[in-house]
Amino acid sequence: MYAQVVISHTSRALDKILEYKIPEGMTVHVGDAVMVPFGAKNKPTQGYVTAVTQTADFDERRIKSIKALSPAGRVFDEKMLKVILFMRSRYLCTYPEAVAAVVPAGISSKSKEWITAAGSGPAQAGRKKEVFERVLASGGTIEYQKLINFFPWDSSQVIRELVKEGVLCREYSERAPVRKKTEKALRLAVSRDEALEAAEDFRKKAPKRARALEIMADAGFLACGDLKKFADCDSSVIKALCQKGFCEEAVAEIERNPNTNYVKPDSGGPLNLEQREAVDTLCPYIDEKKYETFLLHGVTGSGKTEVYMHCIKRVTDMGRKAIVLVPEISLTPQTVNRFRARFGDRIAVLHSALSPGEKYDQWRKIRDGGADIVIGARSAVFAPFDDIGIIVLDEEHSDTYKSESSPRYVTNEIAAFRAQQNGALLLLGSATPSFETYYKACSGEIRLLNLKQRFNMNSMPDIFVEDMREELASGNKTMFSRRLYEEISLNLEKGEQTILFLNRRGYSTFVSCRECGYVVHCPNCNISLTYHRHDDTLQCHYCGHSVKNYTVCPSCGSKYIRYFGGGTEKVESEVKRLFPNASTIRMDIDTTGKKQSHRKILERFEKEKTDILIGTQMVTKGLDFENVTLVGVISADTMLHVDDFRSGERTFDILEQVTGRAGRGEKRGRAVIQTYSPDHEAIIMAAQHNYLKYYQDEIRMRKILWYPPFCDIILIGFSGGVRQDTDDCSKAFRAYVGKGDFTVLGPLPCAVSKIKNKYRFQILIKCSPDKDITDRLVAAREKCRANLNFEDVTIIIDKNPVHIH
DNA sequence: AGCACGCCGACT
DNA sequence: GTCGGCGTGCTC
Repeated sequence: MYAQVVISHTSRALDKILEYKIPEGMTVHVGDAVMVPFGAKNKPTQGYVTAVTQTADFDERRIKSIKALSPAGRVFDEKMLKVILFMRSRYLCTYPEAVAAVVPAGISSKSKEWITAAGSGPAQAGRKKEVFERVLASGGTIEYQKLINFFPWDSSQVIRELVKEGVLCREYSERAPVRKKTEKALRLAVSRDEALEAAEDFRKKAPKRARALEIMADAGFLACGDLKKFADCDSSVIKALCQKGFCEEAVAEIERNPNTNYVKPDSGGPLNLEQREAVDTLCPYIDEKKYETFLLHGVTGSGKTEVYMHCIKRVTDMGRKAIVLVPEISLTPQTVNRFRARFGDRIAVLHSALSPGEKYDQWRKIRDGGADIVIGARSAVFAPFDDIGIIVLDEEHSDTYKSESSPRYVTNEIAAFRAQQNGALLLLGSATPSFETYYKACSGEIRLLNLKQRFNMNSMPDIFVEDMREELASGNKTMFSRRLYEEISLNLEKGEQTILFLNRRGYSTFVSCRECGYVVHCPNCNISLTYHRHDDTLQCHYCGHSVKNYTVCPSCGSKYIRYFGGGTEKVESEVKRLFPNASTIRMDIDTTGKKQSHRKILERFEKEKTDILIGTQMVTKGLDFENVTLVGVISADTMLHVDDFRSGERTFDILEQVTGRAGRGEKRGRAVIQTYSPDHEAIIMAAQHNYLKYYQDEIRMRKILWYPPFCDIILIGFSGGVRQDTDDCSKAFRAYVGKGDFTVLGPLPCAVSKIKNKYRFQILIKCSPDKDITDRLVAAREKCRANLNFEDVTIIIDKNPVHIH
């Protein structure tokens, strides 16, 4: 018997399925993780079985055998294998890349190679002797890579010969991948009553022991760490309890559960009429296990989540599984706790802030039947369930659902694929659906459900659009319009809270010299640096490059270095200047860098009733604070004038989201939108909360200009260290693609033409959705790769890119 | 990617 | 002759 195996390998060149012999007595299934020898040195490598066959195509004499089953066990089933193959063909990635997307990170064991001295060593001086001496010098055993790196010349050949001569030995040691985690625990060794009695005896002389024993009597089994916390004691108390025979030490296998805090169960309130209707429409599809896609279009606060939860309940009652996908940013404890309150511990949570160990634990919990519901960001769409009843894609339009590294999958498509496989309901929810999705709903390809009322019956906030050109004309040089200034003052008086939104972090957008006009650029990227005041540095937001701020112009030596434009830091300092008594808190990547700090900021904002929260994109999603009655958008234009056909749609979406933060409680909310383009459709329509009208206008334009959903867009990106080669490669690719039923734009330099010292060019292809030009693209890519001049150039093919610049 | 093989120039 | 540098092609 033979197995077809995909190797866990990071090379684009190895896009192959390899065949291995299955040794006598070993049984393997599709999806099993196996250890196989690979390459000339038979390096132990993790692979994944994609098929088991009677015969092999590969040369019988050269075929190798599987070494062992990997402890990871079975990591995917036949259905998931189809997902893997679908991804490879649709997103043009390699087999290993496609497999890596569905298996948890850190599951593959990495092996290290070690070199050990065995014989007496070479007699005469020379390179062989040098290498041998080096091995002896490190105690007779050294890591292969360290040995190689020690010499400035290539020592691999010499090492090989020494191994052949038997002077050196090479072997691999497998470093275990992330494993189960255990911790010390205590088990009560006597009966509950005995323990309580003993606790009474301790009470006077040793109150800590008494308290600890009491807790143990109740718990029976508890992790030492927890006991220390609850009883406020240290390990001496634990030791004493064990010595006196009340407790004994034990080992607990702990799930690295990132959410261990207690939440009060909540069975949910009654549904309103609209929600009821939505649930009633959806249930028959769930009951009949029929694949169908619905778009749940509901304004912010209309209670979409409640509809999700009712459907999920229905699914889990049938014994089937549910996947809930949310944008990373809204995967806050608030959201997760709402689900935990309803569904208890049968929930697994997957998101990027988890450590590999935590991810692995959650993944295992899902695979081994410990969870019915998965809630997570993009990659949770690969949750290893085998009987899915529903997949919910909340905030369906969010661009975080597009993977930005290979495989560049669109979560929506994977969700549809899996829903179809499982006979599951695919439920897309959004207040501002992407126009592509809404178009499908209008054309009947998917079904549409509306939630028009805000759940607590309060209305969307009043919106004021302020023309910043007028402000400037009437002498207002601050970044706040008179209206916004007054509204903030009013809120401060009333003790109500305000959120200020700006889509840019840092202090300034660029730094320039008034004398000579010099603008400070990043040395690695073709982009100007942003001034960050808190540490007085200039930073590049693309590569992270950071320099100490200049006091004189590096070009002409003038002192007149000035900052232009504003980011969140600037807004904060302006607020402090204009409203010296207001308390402020800032939320952007710079202040939320550490794990949990995102949550802490929001907790502080709520508990301490901070007057003003200043933030980027991350304040737009899911925040639900009763006392926030005012939202100010400092500049709505930053997203509007990006050269991307979706910029209007995105502006509308963000304005709708952020203004929706105001007036979630009893009090009516207000929102002030500041702009230099008050006549732009997206802004006018957002001010009226008129999604439908804006959609209709925009979709007409899309049709005329031939943009999605009327065509498919494929972006081909080129990046390389040599500008000329990269440019040539893009032109060659263009020539190879040739002519056909499609439009080719470019190649052109990208908007940011250099990032991290790589020059960037791109080609944009528009083609009919019913025409598939994948083969042409793959052929063109292969031809470019075959050309040695383009060795250094990376080519990325991205179908349905979210950003086209 | 990482490694082996093999071809070719420089030096013993 | 022989050492070592680099181009080429394969991994089952």
